[in-house]
Amino acid sequence: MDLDPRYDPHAHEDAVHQAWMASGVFAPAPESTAPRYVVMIPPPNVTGALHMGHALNGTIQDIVVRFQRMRGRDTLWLPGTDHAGIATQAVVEKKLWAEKKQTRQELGREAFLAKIWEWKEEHGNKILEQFRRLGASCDWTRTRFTLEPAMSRAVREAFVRLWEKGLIYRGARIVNWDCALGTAVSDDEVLMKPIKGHLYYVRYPVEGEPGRFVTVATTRPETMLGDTGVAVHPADARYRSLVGKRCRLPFLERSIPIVADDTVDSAFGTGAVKVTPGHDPADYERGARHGLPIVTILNLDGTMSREAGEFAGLSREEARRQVVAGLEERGLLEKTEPYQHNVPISDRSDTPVEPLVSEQWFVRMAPLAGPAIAAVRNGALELKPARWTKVYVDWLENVRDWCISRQLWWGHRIPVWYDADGVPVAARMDLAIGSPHPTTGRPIVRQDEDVLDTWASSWLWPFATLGWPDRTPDLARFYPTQFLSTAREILYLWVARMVMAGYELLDHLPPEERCPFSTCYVHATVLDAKGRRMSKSAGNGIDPLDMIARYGADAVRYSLVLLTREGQDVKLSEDRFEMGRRFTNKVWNAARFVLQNLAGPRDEPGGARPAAVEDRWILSRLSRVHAEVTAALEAYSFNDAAQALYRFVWNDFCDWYLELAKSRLAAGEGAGARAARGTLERVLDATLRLLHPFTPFQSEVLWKALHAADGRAPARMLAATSWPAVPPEWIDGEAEAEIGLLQELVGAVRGIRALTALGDRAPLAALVVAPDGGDRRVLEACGERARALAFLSRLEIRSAAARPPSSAVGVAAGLEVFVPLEGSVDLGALAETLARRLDKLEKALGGVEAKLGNPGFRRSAAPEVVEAEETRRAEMRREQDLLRRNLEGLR
RNA sequence: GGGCCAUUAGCUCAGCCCGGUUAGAGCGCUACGUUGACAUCGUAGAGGUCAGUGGUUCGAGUCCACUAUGGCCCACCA
Repeated sequence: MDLDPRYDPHAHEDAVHQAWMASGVFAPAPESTAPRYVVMIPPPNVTGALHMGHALNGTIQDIVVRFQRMRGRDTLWLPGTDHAGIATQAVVEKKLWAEKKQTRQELGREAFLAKIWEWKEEHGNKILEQFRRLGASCDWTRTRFTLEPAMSRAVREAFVRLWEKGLIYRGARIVNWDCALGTAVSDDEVLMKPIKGHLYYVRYPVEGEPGRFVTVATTRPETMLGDTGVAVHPADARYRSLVGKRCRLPFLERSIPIVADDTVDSAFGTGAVKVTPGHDPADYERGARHGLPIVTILNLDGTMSREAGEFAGLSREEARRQVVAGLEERGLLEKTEPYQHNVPISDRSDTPVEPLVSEQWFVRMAPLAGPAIAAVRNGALELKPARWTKVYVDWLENVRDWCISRQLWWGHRIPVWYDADGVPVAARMDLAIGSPHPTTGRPIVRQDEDVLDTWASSWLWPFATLGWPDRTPDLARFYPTQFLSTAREILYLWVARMVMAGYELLDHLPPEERCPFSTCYVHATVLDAKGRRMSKSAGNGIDPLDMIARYGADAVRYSLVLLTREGQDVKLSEDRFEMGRRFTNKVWNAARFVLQNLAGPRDEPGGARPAAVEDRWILSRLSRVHAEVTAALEAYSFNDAAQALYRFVWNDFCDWYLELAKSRLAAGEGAGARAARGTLERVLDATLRLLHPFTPFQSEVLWKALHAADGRAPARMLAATSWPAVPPEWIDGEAEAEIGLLQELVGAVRGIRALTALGDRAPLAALVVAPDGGDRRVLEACGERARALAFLSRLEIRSAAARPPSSAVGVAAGLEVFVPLEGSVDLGALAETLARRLDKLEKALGGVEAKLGNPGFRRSAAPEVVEAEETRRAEMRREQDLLRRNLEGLR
């Protein structure tokens, strides 16, 4: 198989993907009894398109899954999508309006839902397709959707169980009302955004005391129409005489009490606060404490209600203007000052939410939180990075009840039916209209119109996808899972709730097997080059599919992993992907070189370890990198693993080993060439396997090419191949020391040559002299490698007798390296450089001397550390001496 | 108001858990070389008071405290 000199990912990715699909390697083996490794994909919204966060998360999961699969685990990565109630309904509603100028109400519930399903069938697979292009090795035959019938059964079962335990209740509570979408949203779907507004000081006349006022400060004067009280702090001397009295609400002329409440901050505004229980969460609680009535002054579409009297029907903004004008007219507006405050904004519609009281369904969360907290305390669940544990526990310890009803159509309809008296009952199976109510016996008249929050299905994801509530073989085999990788913003919305659901609902399992995953990895947030969050609305996103088109999926994956530290945000710009592209190209060419040189007799890969030092060296390095990558992947330190591989492939294998092998390969048929070929094959084989979790497409192509060239290995997919076994015994300190010496010598000689600016014009020679005076030892140590050395640097190694009269001196590994100064050398520049080096060296030497002269150091430091420092000092002194002599010679 | 994270080369970031080589990498820049695996690659170089202050220690980029700056998360200041 001929390989192009430049890696072209697009020439291969599709074919590799097809081959994977055809082979079924991603599905767990039917009869496997190996320990399992299961990952549930965080289901992306069906309406979504792959963004960088997905790409990063997908890459991380795929690395883990491929690694575990290669290690022989019974591996399942289950994919799927989330029906995303609000988002999806909004998309189809918008489309309906754009195309037919119809609203969903005009179309009717049934027909509208049919439209959404139609849309889902047509567009809902897009994002999973994009995950495939990234190389995600999911078992696509098990793809799930949160609104499919099997999930509905699970959702119902969960609902009814919680209902039966009394954990679900309906109540009039203050909720976040999204006026744009016409539904309640949960606290976790609301963001606080600072908005520049005003603080209005409004006078309320005190009843029975003409001319006396109590002044309250508010940012939302229109809500005064819903006021049912005024509160002051009980210890506030200014108002003590007013507590218990009443004042008169302007416009509506309602009589409202003045109460004392210690949540009031005397230092803010006037120290008196209007209480609007119907439209402010804090006031709702204050109102409840003092028995104040709730007045709702808004309709569900955000306009003022009948309760607003003369302002009824106005928009909120217009009502504010008119209320302020009215107050001014009556002389009740004391003053207005500019004020910046936080306004709750719906994350779903990006419009301000209106806190208002409405009837919703809630789940009591406190009883569910306990086991979820215990899970991280007893080690059943580990969050990575660990600092998220505190965030997670804090949320659970202060968890508030979850508003689970949504006034939408697209979602799991709430399985509650009512009789004519409005007595609700939850049921696993639909109750027909007219059938008897299970508890009251009266006929059922209707089902609840609302649907459940999307998260009320996704919190069941880790087990509902496996068939729960049925005790299916899949559930027994794959639950609980091992790894969950997720974005931090859904730690509460999703992760914590899944843990709660696992402990609450999987009661057929012993408690220690209920936690839905044992490791939760919170991945980095992807930011743009300026450190801002990537978002569609800001237009600063980088489309991963564009990057895949330009650089290839493997390059995108590798770049992401190289850039991402655990839990540390990553700033991304397009040019960052160049790194991955260059690396994949380097791997490609290294493999290409190996394949071009594999023809001819070679040592068996399974045979004895080669004798030549460079072979032993690269196998030693391979053994180290194998251990490093394996340990890093086990610890989910993806970046460490990727870095280690990068350095090994580039700096060890390509820069040194391939160069050292060239001279032996050029020699043709001898033992050296045979050993070199055997080692090349061995190292490439293992390297491709180590790379596979990171760069699955390319490694698969090269693996196939290697085995075609090799002719004796079975044609197996790399994705189905085992993690390489590289024994730790291959680590060879002697070989590493010797090649290390060679590297230093070559580096030093080249360095001197570069700084003398001799270039290639003058024939060069280097002389190496050992500290004991003889050059023989070094030449012997380099042995055959002298040729390689010459090849690498076009240098000759001469014996001591041939020492040139005028030469520049350097030191490498304690050895003197002389480069004869023949030809035209800029001696001034050379002297300058040497002086600078000497200066730097002497500074460092001073540090070492000080350290060794320090009695505390000798007392406390480990003996080997002291010894190493002493060696270092000796080397530095020697170098100092040489540099001085050099300088003298030049002057 | 509470909490978390970051601050190291022109840029993007490692190193800190477990204190002890002359603080590293990639990109960019300079010089030289190679261009028969690599529209490249290699080698060398320039470039850093490790945000600041104080402390612990024989010794601090690394541990502790505080400060500054930037970012994020929670929270009922109207």
